[in-house]
Amino acid sequence: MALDDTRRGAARMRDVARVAQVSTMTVSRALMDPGKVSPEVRARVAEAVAAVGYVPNKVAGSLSSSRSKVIGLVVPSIENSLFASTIQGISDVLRRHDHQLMIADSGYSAEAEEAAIRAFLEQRVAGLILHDTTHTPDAVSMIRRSGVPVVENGTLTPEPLDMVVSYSNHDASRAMTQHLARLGYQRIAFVSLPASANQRSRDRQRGYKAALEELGHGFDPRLMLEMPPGLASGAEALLRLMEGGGHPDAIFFAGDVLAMGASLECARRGWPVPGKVAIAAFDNFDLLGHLVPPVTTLKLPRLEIGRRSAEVLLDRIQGRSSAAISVDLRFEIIHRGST
Amino acid sequence: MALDDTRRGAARMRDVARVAQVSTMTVSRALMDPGKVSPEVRARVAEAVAAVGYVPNKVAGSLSSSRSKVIGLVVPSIENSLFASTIQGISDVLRRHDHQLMIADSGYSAEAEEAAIRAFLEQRVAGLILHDTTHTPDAVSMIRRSGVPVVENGTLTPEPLDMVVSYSNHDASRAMTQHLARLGYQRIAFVSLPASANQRSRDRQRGYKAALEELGHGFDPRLMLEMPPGLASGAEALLRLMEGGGHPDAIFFAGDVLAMGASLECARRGWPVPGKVAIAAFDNFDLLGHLVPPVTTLKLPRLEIGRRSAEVLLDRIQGRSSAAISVDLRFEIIHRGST
DNA sequence: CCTTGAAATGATACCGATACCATAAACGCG
DNA sequence: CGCGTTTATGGTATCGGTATCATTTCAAGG
Repeated sequence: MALDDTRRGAARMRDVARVAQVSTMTVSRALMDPGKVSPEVRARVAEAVAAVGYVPNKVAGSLSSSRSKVIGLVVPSIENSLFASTIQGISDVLRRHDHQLMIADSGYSAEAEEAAIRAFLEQRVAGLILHDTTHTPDAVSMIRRSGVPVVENGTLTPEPLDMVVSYSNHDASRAMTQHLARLGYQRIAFVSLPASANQRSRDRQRGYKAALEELGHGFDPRLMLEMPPGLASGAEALLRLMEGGGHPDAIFFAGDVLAMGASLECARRGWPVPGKVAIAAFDNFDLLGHLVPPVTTLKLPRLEIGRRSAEVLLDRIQGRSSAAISVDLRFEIIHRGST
Repeated sequence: MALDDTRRGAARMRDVARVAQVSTMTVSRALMDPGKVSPEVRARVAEAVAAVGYVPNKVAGSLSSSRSKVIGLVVPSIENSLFASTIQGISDVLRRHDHQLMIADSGYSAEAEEAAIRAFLEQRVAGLILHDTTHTPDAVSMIRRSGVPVVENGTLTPEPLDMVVSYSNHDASRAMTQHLARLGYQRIAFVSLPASANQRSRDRQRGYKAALEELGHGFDPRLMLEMPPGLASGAEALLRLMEGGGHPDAIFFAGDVLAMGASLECARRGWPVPGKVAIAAFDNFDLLGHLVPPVTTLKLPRLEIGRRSAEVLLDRIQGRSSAAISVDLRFEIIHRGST
């Protein structure tokens, strides 16, 4: 196909160059680094761009420069609103820095995560953000070989791939357990998501046990439960604990919307909270503050995790840092009527 | 840089070709269309791929083939869990078809949407999914010129850019209003998000008014309110309506978590629902079914919108369809104790 | 006035794949 | 057995930009 004004399809830089009567290099400079081009030419190029409706082809640009402005993110679930704040934080920072975000969800499976990582590396992303901290060996070696910078988010893992931005699930869980003890509760039950395939849940369980030990409370297995996520699940956990032999006076629900389900179940049954049993939650959903009574919970830096992850990643990509840093963000306890 | 085994960085197809002792074309075929390559060669290539740790470069592939497997999605807000189900639906279908998802959020601004669309077109996405249905003129002309297929999601708009997959906000709103009337409520109030910049809210308001008219109920401006999103906002709307002169016996909250906020406020004040006032909601958050009393609401096909959007887009991209179709998905009313 | 160097611009190779066409070998069949 | 056809493979141009180096121009300095 020869140089031809009537060519169908998107205008190329060549077309802009012809209209502006300069070379493509000059067009490229005018767009990428306007300071390197004289004001008159810059204006001619701008005019030509508008005239032909030029939309730069970043695919060609990335190939040529072997640079990319795309970041890949893998979360366990897109639908789970817990991750939404983090994604929003990432998105905000990336937009400000003119980068794009690709998202995949792993459905909590390391194999699906590996597939997503592979797809991202095939797209030659400039960086990766992974919520999970456990990966398949193949995923790890692919990432290592690619040399792409990575941020992990899920928990402060002792053996990170590269960079970590998170809070300590262990410390948060321990802090809440201690808080409940300080309030005078003696038999503190603990409900989490299944720990088998999930480092976050394991860390939270460890934090709970660490607190009990420091407090001199013995560990009673009747007071510890693992439940699948969901509101109904929280209600069921409540009933099982109250009807089991453990006689808890407080229950710490360390995951998902379990605490909400339990609180609503108490409301349905007319059980006074904390009169019959105190309830504490892990994640700071707005709703928890509006329930009757409002629920004591942890305030976790979800949005901040997203922001900082994007920031440290961009710092690395843009050569402003090279360290395999680990950022430990803070959590707070929000004390409310339920405890 | 000459052909050199010790070259740093990712292996290229050329390296695989050398190790497998075939041409790059054969490697390309072995990976893209294995049937076209003899079994022995296919095996040699597979071995070579593993040996050099080859990760195909889709950037180069896209440039060369002028095809891309990336879909761009623009939502008003990533954090808002309403959109999360739709995103999940899109993601599920794309993953099954080996496509990638790029996400941007517009923060409810048409200008930011335009910027996101431009960025996606620069990345030469294969298709676009836009939640909003109102766009800047520049955005529209860019999309038109690019020839990229588009799906709009927000509402069944009468003048779509291309394809639409949604439900009728107007009909859903009318149906719920009629439902409340059928239950015997006489003074049905309506609360929505601000309609000024939002076609969805406008459609819902129109549906409410249409129902009133069909029912022969007069329209009382004291019974209609616009509120910003949020739980607190729902509570405030409730109080304003109950203390205003309109004396509603039912309130239909047509947006976000307003109904939840109102329901929780009733619980806090000990107001019986529906004894003092009935409450109906628009979106089917699970929580609504767990409140006391559980809240009547619409069941909207959020996940299905995502799935179908991705499907019709892929159909078009892969040449299985060419029509500018409009898919009208169904909603249902979930009748519960609050009305 | 000539030298030196910075600033502005262009020519050309190249990024890493795929498209297209050519070629060689294997195959089918009257 | 000969010839057309299919199957397997390779050579080379090309996708649309950017990197690199060369060239030109012009101002400043000795």
